[in-house]
Amino acid sequence: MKNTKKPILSCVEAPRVATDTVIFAVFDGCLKVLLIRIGKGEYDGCWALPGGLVRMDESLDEAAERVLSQKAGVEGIYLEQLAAFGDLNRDRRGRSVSVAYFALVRGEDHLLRTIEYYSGIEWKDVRNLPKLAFDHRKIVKLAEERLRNKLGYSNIAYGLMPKEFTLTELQSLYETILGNPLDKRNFRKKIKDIGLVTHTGNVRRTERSRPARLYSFTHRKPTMMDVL
Amino acid sequence: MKNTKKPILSCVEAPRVATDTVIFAVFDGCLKVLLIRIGKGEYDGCWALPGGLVRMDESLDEAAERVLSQKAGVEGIYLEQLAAFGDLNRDRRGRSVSVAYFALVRGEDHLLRTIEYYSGIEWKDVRNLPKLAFDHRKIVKLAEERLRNKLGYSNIAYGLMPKEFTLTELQSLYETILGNPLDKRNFRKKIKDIGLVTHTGNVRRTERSRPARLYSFTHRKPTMMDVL
DNA sequence: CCAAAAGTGTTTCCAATACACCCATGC
DNA sequence: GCATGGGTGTATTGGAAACACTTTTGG
Repeated sequence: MKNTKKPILSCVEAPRVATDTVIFAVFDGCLKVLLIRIGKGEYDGCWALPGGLVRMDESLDEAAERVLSQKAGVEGIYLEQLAAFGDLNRDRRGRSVSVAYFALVRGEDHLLRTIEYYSGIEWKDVRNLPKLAFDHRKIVKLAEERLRNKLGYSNIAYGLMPKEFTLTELQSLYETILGNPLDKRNFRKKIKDIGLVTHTGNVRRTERSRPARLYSFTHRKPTMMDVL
Repeated sequence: MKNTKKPILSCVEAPRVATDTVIFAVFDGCLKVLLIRIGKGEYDGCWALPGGLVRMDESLDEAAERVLSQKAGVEGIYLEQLAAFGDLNRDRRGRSVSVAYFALVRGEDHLLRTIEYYSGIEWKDVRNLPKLAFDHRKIVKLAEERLRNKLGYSNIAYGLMPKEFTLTELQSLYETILGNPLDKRNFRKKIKDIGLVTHTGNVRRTERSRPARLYSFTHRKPTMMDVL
C-alpha cells in the first residue's frame, strides 16, 4: 500500500538518518573494502564508507542502493542490511543514526568506475585499514564477521565470484576470507554434495598445466545451506 | 568521546526515528509477546509493539531501554538490536524509520506492572496474534526467528528462566519455543556437558512425586555456545 | 504399594576429518 | 619426459540421535 498522507514536516531536533555500506570484493588474494577519502571538515584526511542521508521518497534499502550506484558506480549486486548504529558521539558533526549495509562485488568488476568518479576512492585491504571516520571501523568489523559467518551457511559467495570459475578459485576465495587453509578433497566433496555449483561444460586452459573444469553457482539468489 | 557540538536543528523533511521492542516471555506453555492497544487515530483498535521516538540525548539502545521501562515497566533485562525497518508505507501517519529490538522477560515476572500501567496492555500468544499496526507483524516474525536460532547457539534462555529451575522446566521452555519435543536424556547430557547450568544444591519438592534438583545458569551474560 | 515425575547409559548412525597419489596439459 | 596445477576415494573419529528402565517421593 502506498503512503497517501503528506509526510509530517519535522521542525524539531531529530537525529538524521543515513545509510553506510561496507562493499567487499576479493582480489589480489585479499579481502578488500571500498573506502572514500574525506577531503575537508571535522574528519579531514580520514577514510569513510560510502553513505548518505536517506531521502523522504526512498526506503532504507533504496537509499543504500542509490548510494551504491552514485558513489561506487555499482548496481544490482548483493546487498543486505547489517545493523543500525546510533551512539550519541558517532558523528562529531551532529546527531545521526546510520543503517549499515554490506554489499558484495565480483572480484573481476573491482575496477568498475571506482577510480573515475573520485580520485579519493580506493579498495583497501581489510587487514590493514587506514584511519576511519565516525564509527566506521566498528561497522566494517561487524560486516566482516557477518560475511565470514554467512559464507559457512549460505551461498553468498556467488556475489563475489565471476560467472564461471574453477573449484580451486572458489576454494581460494573461501580461504582468503576465512583466513585459514581448507582441505582440497573435503572442500570439493562438500561443495558438490550440496549442489552449490554446477559444471558448465567449459574448461579453462592455462599454459603449463592440466585444464580446469569451470563451474557456476546453481542458485544466484541468497539461499541457506550448510556450505562448510 | 562526548559530542561537544550543538546538534543541527533539522528543519527539513526527514524520516522520524523510533524504536520498537518485541518483548518475549514464556508462561502457560506458550511463547508470548507484550502488546499495547492503540486507542485512536489511523490504527484504532490495532495492537502494537511498545515503542517511541528516539530523543536527541539518548542512543538507540538507551531509547529502547527507556521505552521498555516506561511502557512495559521492566528494567535490566536482556535486550538486543534486531534490525531497522524503513519502508515508505510502514507508518500511514508519516515517514518513519524504526530500529527494532527484542527483549526477554522471565516467565515468573510476566505480571510485573503490565496490567497496572495501561488497561490496553497484554501478553499475547505468538501463535495467535491480533491485528497489528504498522509493519509490526513482520518485526515480530523476525524476532521469533532470531530467538529460535539463538536458543540453539547461545545461553540466552537465561533471560527467560527464573534464577532456579529444574531441568524439566528448562527443557519444556526449549520445546515451547522451538515447537517440537526433545529427547530428555540427550537434552540433559548436552546441557550438562557444555556446562550451561550448575546444580545449586537445592531441590524442589512437589506433592505426589520425586523431588527435582534445582539448577541455575552458569553464566548470566550472553555467551556463544552450541546448546543443541 | 501405587501413582507420578525424576533421573540415568549404551548403541547406532552419519557427517566431519585426515590423508596421498594419479592425470592432463604445455613446453 | 618433466614441471605444473587438476582431480579423485577411503579409513577413522566424534558427535547426534534413538531408545527403556529404575529411583524417589507423597499419599
